[in-house]
This record gives sequence, structure tokens and C-alpha cells, in this order.
Amino acid sequence: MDLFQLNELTDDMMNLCNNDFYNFLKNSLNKDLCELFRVQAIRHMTSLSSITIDQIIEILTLDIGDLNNLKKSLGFVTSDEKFHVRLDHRNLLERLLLLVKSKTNSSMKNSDLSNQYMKEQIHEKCLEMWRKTSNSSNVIECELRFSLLKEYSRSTSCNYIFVAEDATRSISCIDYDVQSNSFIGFSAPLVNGVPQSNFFRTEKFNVLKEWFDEADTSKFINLHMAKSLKSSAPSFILCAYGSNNKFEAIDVLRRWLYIYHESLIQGLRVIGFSTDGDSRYLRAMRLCSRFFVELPNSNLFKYNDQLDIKIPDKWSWFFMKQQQIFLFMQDPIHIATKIRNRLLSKLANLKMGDFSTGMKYLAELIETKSKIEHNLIKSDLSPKDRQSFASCLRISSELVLDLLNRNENAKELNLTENDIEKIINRAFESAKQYVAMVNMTQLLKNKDIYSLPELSQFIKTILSKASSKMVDYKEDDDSNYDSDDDEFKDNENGLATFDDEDQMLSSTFDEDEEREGNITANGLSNESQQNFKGCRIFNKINQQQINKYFRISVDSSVKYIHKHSACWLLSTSKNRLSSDRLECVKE
DNA sequence: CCCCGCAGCGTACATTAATA
DNA sequence: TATTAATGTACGCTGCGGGG
Repeated sequence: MDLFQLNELTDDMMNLCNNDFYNFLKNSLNKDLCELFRVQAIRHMTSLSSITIDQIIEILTLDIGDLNNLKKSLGFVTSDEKFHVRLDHRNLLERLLLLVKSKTNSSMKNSDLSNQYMKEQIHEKCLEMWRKTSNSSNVIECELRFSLLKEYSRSTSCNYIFVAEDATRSISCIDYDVQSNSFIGFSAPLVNGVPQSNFFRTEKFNVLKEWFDEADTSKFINLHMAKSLKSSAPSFILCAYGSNNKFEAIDVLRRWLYIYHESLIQGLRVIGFSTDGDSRYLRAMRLCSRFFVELPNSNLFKYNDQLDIKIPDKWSWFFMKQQQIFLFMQDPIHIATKIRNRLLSKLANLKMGDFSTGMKYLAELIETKSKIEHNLIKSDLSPKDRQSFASCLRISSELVLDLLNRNENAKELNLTENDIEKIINRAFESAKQYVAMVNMTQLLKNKDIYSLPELSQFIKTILSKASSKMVDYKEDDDSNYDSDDDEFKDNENGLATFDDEDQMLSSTFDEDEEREGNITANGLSNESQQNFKGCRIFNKINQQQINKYFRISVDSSVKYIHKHSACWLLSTSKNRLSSDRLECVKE
């Protein structure tokens, strides 16, 4: 078979593997090249789509005794030990790879991915992920990974990102992280709304004990996700940390601004934020969008790259300011589940425009059509699981929408600017009726606030000057960053100096030492390394490992205890969520 | 055993009353 | 008039008990 005569590989050829594959290679290339593929353990035709010639022959450049014969028949070794493959062999390989690549490309276009190819792709992706996670250090609590974010956005070739944030309840548990040499599970203090990473780092056992007694443990996990605006892009974990849920709206705002600034330094523009409906988040949104709020001490527009939102002139009732730096939305998963719950609710009725929707159309669909057409299951229509986002996906899938559009009774609804105006006007008209009922019409007419624009202007004035306006004097300049920092550093040093080595032996922590003493006294027989119910205490440890251990004094001699063991020693109670919620968290 | 609704709690915020 | 204290609201989480 001559590859140069062949215009395209057939599907059968593409699916060749193992012996069939090698036979094909023997026929179309030659015996030696076939052997090369065997050596490289390439067993499938489809594997060739992602390989280059250099990768295949690279092995021959190495000094491997078993391959000497193969080397001789495929090329030459020059005096400087470099290997050169014979031109004819190279041409053959090039041709083969070209044919395979063009075939896989065309089959991709036909969206006719063979299973084999999919597997290869998944394999490739897994490898890529593995490389990424092994190269870059793992997520460190509190650390905002802006440099990785830059890498991520470059891979999606889009410089605009949307950031989401949410917190959820978790089991609190203190543990020691060897990599960062710090304790995790305490709730880190916020500076400018940003949690301090590696804040709980100490070499003193007593400091740790103090933290156990006084510091708050994290009862929540707060997670920041970023997503490139490119729709196909995956999402990216920006930051995760424990929190005790004690924070204010201004913390949120500052955190957002911090993320915005840092991203800008990396050349990325954060378009907006989305969170759930926690009142502090909502307040932060209000502060940031200056919705009847004043922030006299912060300048949101110092980078001069605000978004200009075009609000129609007629919309006198739309009070949002034109210039914004962020867009806000409740996170779409919440919205989707809420709409679904409403849609499936037996009591409430979801109206969209003039159309009243309901689950009857969907139920009809399930009854009349086969599952292959809509992919819905009956439980999708039972509102029992109110958080089932999978159901939302299925209900709103293209398949279902398509089928619904074909149904005359369930027409699609497109919301336009005009529709919104209509809705507002209708609401205003019905409000007028209520006003008429209480005989206020004349009064309003006299005061010149009976028409919509007039009333809007009136309300706007009232809202902006009245006490309903919120004023926040919290500062947002750079000098503030430093002062806050110092404050916390002082605090840290204060603790450290208070518990320095001399004091460790003093009477302040007698009680503590005695407990230690008991432990060792019970277990202490004659060995240098003691086991006491899994808590090991050493007389001596490797100097390289010294920062993983606490120096403690027992019976006036110095011993070492691993920081992890110290955590175990100090955790007295096991906090857990009730069982069903625990399962939710595990998910 | 699992799921759900209910009451209670904690947190932050908004509003109102009281005070300097 | 500006600040502080008290009260009320919203929301999410927890524990409990009932029902399937």
C-alpha cells in the first residue's frame, strides 16, 4: 500500500489497534518503522493524531543497547553521537501523521468522535490536570492564586472574568499543614476583607493552646470561583478559606475591590461578582453600585475603566447609576433552582409575560414522548429536592425547549426592552387604581406627582436626601492597608514574646505542664521514643524536621512533640453536622 | 433509616427611640 | 443635630420529632 497514493484514511483504518495496527504499519511503511511503534508501545491509529515525528524518534537519540539494530536500519549516528533518521523514513512518517490528523480533524468537524478518540482526549486532559496539580503547589488556605488565574485566563484566551463567592457550613477541625508549617482550621482575621494566609504559625505549644482556647474555629468554608467569559471555559478556584461567618458588608466590598485590583495587575478585568442572598453581600453590592449610598472615603473609579450602562431615556423609574465598575447577579444556580421550585410548585403560579407556565407541559412531554427525546425523569418534576441543579439543567436543555416550542400552547417568551416598559406601565396603572380606591388621586394630582416620570423624580429626590441614604465612612486608601497590617503583626509578636522560652517553664502554664508530665510519666519506661495512645513524644529529633515539632518541657527535660500530635492532644470535642447534612457536605 | 417541617439560635442590618 | 441603644427583620443553620 502506498500512503502517497492514498487521499484519505478510511474509518476502519482509523479504528485499527494492536496486531491489526502493526500489520497495517508493516504494509504501508516498513518492518523497521513498525518495530519503532512497537518499541514506543503505540497501539492505536488514533494515538497518532496527537504525536509528532520528533516524539516518535526521540528514543533513538538515546543510548539504548537494545535499539542499536533498529537505529542502524532507520538512520545514522554521527560522530557527535547525534541520530539522524533516513529521509525516506521521515517522509513516510510525516505522510502517515498528516493523514491521521486530517482524518481526525474532519471527523471532529462532523462531531463524529469515535470512542477511541474521546478516550485519548480524556487521557490527555487527565495528564494535563495531573501535571498542573503536581507542578503548582496545592491550594493553600486563604491564598488568592492570581498568577494561576492569569495562566488560566490565558488558556481561555479571554481577559474578562466573572467571580463568584459563597460560604457553606462545615465541620470544624484543627490540623497541622506541614507544607506551610501552619495550623489550619482557625478562622483567619480579615485585613481589608481578605483573610491572612499562614496567620496561625507558631513554634510555641502554649501559643497553640491559647488559640485553641480563644481563637474561633472555622465553621464555614468560603470559596471564590472565577470563570472566564468564554462560555466553553471551565471554572477556576481562586481561593478557599475557613471563616467564622463574622464579617461585615464593608469587608465583602473591600475583598471584591482587592480581587479587582490584583486581577487588574495581572491584566484581567473582573466584570462582576455573583453570590447568594446573604444580606451582607447584598449590602456590599448596594455600596459598590452606589444605590442611594455614599462612600465619601473611597474612590471606586481610580482606574478609569468603569462600565457605562446605557439606560433608556424613558426609564425615569430606573434608579441605578450609569457608571458602574461591576455587574452583580445572584449566582445563577440559585436562580435556576428557585425558578424551578416556583415552576413546580403546586400553590404558586409562575407567570412569564402573558403566559402562565406550569409543569403540565413538561408532564405532558414525559407522558407522550420517549425519554430519548427529552432525557427527563419523573423526579425532575417533583419539587422534593429543592436544590437539584441537575434537574434544572435537564428541564432547560435545548432538547426540551425545542419540544416545548413545537407545542402551540407553550410558547417561548422573549423579554425585550419594550416588554419591560410595558410591565412597569401596567404595574403603575394598577397602582393608580388602588390610589383611586382610597381617594388619593386628587391629592397626588395637586402635588404634581400623578404621572410616572414625575413620581419617579419625586421618589428619587426623597430617597437621595432622606435618612434612607446610607453613608459609609470606611476608608479605602492604600495607607490603610499598612496600618492594618502592622496592627496584626504587633498582635502576633505580642503573643510570641509573651510566650518566649523563659516563660514557658514559668508557673503561668503549670497546669499544662503537669498534664504533659502525666502523659510522659505514664508512658515513660526506658525508651527514648514513647507511644501513648498514638501520641508520640521524642527526646531528640532530626534538625531538618525541627519546625514540624514543638519544644516542650517535661520534668525539666526538653522533649519534642509533633505539631499534628499537639492538635490531636488539644482537640477535646468532635464537632459534627447532623448526619444528613454531613452527606451534603461530603458531596 | 431517611426526609421534611418546625422552632430556636446566631449573625448582620435597618429602623426607631433615647440621649448628649 | 449627631450619636448610641434598643428593637425588629431576614436568613441560614441546628436539633428534634413525626411520617413514610
